[in-house]
Amino acid sequence: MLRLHNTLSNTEEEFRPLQEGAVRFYTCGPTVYDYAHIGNFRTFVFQDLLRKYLVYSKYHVVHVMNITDVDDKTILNARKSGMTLRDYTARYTDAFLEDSRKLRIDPPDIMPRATDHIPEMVALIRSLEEKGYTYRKDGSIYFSISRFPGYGRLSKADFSGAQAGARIDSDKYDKENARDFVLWKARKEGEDYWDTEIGPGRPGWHIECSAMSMKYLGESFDIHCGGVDLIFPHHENEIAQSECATGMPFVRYWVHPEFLIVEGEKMSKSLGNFFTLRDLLAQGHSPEAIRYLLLSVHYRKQLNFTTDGLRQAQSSIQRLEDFVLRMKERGNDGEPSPEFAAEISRARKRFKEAMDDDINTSAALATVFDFVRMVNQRDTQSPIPPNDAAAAVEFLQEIDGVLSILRQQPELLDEEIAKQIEARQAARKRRDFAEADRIRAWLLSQGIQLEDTREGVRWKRL
RNA sequence: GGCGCCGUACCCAAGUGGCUAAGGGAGAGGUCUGCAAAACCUCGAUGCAGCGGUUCGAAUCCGCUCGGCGCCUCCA
Repeated sequence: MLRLHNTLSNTEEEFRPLQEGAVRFYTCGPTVYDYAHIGNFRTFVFQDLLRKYLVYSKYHVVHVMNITDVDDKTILNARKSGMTLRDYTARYTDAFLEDSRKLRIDPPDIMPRATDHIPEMVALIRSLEEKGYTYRKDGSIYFSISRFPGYGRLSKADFSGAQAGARIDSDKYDKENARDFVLWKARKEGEDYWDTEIGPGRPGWHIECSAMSMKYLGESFDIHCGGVDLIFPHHENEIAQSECATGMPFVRYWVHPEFLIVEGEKMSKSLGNFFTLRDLLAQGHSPEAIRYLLLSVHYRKQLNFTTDGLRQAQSSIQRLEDFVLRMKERGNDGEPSPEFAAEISRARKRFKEAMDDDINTSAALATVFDFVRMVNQRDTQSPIPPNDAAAAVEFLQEIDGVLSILRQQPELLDEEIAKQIEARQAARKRRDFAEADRIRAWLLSQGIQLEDTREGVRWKRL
């Protein structure tokens, strides 16, 4: 059974969904004001992994991820680029989906955009107004945290004394309490706005997640995921809004992946260590290596993202790919021997145990490498027969359905490449090694590495 | 100032009270090979930042010290 660390209780809990066999899963998606950076993708890769593991564990999963397409930054950037908000955010939404695809992140089942759900947000705000949780000031509507006793439960902060001791915060929104947050922002000159029954303006950031998650997943749902930085204030505020509006517990399990740092320092544009996925791919790193590095460290631990780490990740993946390649050569017929099938069951069990333990990816990867070494050892003693080899490949692919780190190598070579390999073999046969070496070097320059083995020549793409 | 995380071999990284401290990368040795590379196998910390303490027993619990990082404001 899966155990997950729940931020609400600050402990690991057994995961039991509200409805047996089904998981209602919400993840905070990107604000589409620019290309997503590698830190964003740590969180998104983790969420994808969690989702895939839930599916692997036979749950029916409904995954909702929002797109925040209206906020200060999107409005500002759209205006700077002379585009409409809609066109501008559509461009970066597409870019985000394309980047996600490269990292083998599955698209969510439902991907609602904030601007498509203004009526739902307005309804939620009205309901909060009717229940007396809000106040208005200059056309904006604020949520008063002092009226929600549970405020601070998620972030473990005590706000009960905040009012008395709070400095009068004379910021632009004129809140009663410094921690109060805006549900609806009054229309400002030159900014996008919506004419609604609660007045002209635009939604605050927090309300969109409450409105959209509850619309698609119900007033109570199972898992809500987002980076640690969202615990406060974003998720704290979501709980306040949602629970005050519905009187129901909002989310059962809050799961928060830690931050990523780059080369030992916080990623920031001023330090010059700020990378988008596109930057890294342009530098020649493979998406698989990036994904591997992102998920090789437990999600609740800070991850130090380095070029050396990427290099190591690439080598680690290579080991697994070489294994699959070698086993595939053995052919594919028949059922595995009972003994080998038992080895696979054992490996699968160990993999699940690691993943069940709060998604312990480091330990899970270790079980995969253990399996590979075990098979290789046997293979060294006496060659693995085709039936067992095929089962081994199938098992690795099963695991990769969760991890998604193995490249799908094209099975076929270009004709030209195939010809050259043959030509080299011929040259070797007539002991024209100069020619053979020339061809080998040429192939390498084409990204094809040859391995001369007892069984013959093998190629692989680098 | 308040809250929190981390420090395990050359590098990355599991393990959080009890068998020989996972796994990967790099390195060394071996197998194979025309050579080379690749691949595969083998090896690798008597010790877990330091110092004290609790315990029959600690990397794992407690205290102190040193070092690194994060959050408390927009942020994945």
